[in-house]
Amino acid sequence: MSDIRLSLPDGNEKRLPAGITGLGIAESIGPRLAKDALAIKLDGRLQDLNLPVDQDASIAILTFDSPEGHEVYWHSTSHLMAHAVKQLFPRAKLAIGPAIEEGFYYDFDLERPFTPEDLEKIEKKMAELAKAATPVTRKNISKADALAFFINRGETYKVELINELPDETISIYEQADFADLCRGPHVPTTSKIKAVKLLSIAGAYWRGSEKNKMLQRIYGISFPAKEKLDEYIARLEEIKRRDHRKLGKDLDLFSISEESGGGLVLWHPRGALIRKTIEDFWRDEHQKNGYDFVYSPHVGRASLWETSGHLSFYRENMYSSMDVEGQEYFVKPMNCPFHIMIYKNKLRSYRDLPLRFAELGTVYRFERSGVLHGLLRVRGFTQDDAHIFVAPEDMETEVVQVIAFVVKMLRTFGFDDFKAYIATKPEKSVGDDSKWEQATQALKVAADKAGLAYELDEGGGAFYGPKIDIKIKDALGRLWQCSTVQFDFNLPERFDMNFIGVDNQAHRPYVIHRALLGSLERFFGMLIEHYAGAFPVWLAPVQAKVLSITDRQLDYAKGVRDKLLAAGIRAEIDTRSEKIGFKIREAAMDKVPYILVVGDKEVEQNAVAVRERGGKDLGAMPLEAFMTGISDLIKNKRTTTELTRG
RNA sequence: GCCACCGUAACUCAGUUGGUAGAGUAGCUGAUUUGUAAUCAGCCUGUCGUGGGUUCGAUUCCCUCCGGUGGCUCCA
Repeated sequence: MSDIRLSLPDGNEKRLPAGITGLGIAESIGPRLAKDALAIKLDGRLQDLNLPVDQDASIAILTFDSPEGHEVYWHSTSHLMAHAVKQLFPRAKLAIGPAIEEGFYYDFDLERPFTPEDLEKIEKKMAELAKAATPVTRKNISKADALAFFINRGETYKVELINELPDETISIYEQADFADLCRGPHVPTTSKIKAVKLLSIAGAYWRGSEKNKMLQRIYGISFPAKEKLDEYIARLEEIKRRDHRKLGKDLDLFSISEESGGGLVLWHPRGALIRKTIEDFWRDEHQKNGYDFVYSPHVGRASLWETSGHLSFYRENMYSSMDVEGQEYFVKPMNCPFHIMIYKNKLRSYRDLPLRFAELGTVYRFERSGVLHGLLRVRGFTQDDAHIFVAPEDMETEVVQVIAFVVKMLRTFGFDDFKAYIATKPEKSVGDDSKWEQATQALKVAADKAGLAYELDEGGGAFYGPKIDIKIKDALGRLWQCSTVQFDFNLPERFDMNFIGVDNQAHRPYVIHRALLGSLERFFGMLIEHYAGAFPVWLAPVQAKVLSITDRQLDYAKGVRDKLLAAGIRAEIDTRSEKIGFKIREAAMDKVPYILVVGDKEVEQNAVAVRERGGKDLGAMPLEAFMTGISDLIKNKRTTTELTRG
């Protein structure tokens, strides 16, 4: 048999006999690689390790250390789980079981609900099946054979899927008596699956449509090494520890009361103080960036929402109407129509543009009870909204400015890692192609100029215009969507908006919707989780807490507190007759950035003993020095608690 | 809304052949005057989410509704 030439990722070339398997190739490179190998990539196409390679190709051996490796591994684990489920619950019907971003799931149709105990049993069975090192093999069969095969097994969901496949040859994967319809690739043997944890059971509609039957979905995760799984589980615990709902309660930031209504946030004094600090900063920055502030009502006449199109396109998210002297009114789900009303209140000239109307506008949207989630998904929220009315020729300059503004704002809150998504024209849309092209291009240019890497979401735009969404990466590497900048070709038409151009003719302005933080509720929730409740000094509701050691320092401690307050530093005092360790414990649990202990020594030296958040004892320093240091951090919105001394 | 699980004191949670409830924390009172993450003692705390059913008797078993959690769909 003749040799084939394989080029490796490192640029080297290897000659091997044609027909060698992917595993064989991996072995020829090294035993370690062969052990870690999950699949092989041939000219960019993934293939099973136990299949032959017949032609010259550029190859790469896929291991767990890549997103594609994760996918193969998790997908194979989902098969293993389905295998185990079929053994334990032969009546369960298979639906689908893909790999997802973190782990995998498989949907089953089974009369009796799965219980947490079932998960343990399934995990055990999976370990058994993995240990048995059953080979996983691919079989290509005709569509007719595949149909017969799955009909015979009573796998009606698979039959439905096969019927919709265009190909005449169908691939199925088998491991022992288990078989699944699958494109592959898969690991060559079940023994590759080492450490598995089944995480949760959830309902999921067949094919995601609520018209279909509700199936049972089991989520899980797996890793080639137990340590990796342990790390993952530790991460889940960390996520739980940072949960903004828990921290919101512990730190007394906000609550949501059953009595006043789900999805409606009650901001407690400390949370409200943080919000106010964010808002003050937000307003200052908007003023500097040429925005005008506006305020608009919470309700508006039906005719307004008819003109805007909300009643035809957004009604399912709006609360039912109220009757005002025979006129129908609606609570606002968005601010834009009001801002447009302000624009239209007088004739605008090209000299007025761009006009930037900004409002912390509270909107209400109907969300189904099942989707509400702490601060992240609510029914009433305040958008840091603005609408920019701009002449077409200035659009690009404007977008560049907006994106730069977004980035600056987010960086101040301590986020440096962003991911941008530009969504382009969907199938159903308004506005001609040239407009879309121009606006999409402007978004790309703006992202480039701001140094933002972006991905294109082809066809993902709203029907009224393209948009860019910016996601923030938090301390745990999770992505959160906050900022959005959207073009709107629809509203200017609907409201017949105009401005008078240099040519003394009426022209249509562009409307750009934009939110930097998204909603104050969601942003706050995200901030809580990002900082695990330990906010930067400028945001912390209490910035310094003065603790007296005995009653002898009472007056001095009060004096310190008053001086701090006078300097604009949010300070509190604890003069209870408790031991210092106790008071420190409480202040530390409140995540106060600085604890100032005052005893006889400090009184004598006009000093404070500073304990930084995290437990670092800085010892005694003159009160003035502390105040200078903390004021500097606050003024510059630093995210560190490290005082610059001197 | 749908599926699963859950709902006991302000908070975290115990409470099995069905006999009207308990711990820690917090709170309050008092003692203690304390040097870097829990001083001690005493006191208080409940329509056992709601409504109904079964039963002599229900926190416990059954049903309804409300709310929460994890998902599905959607999204700031």
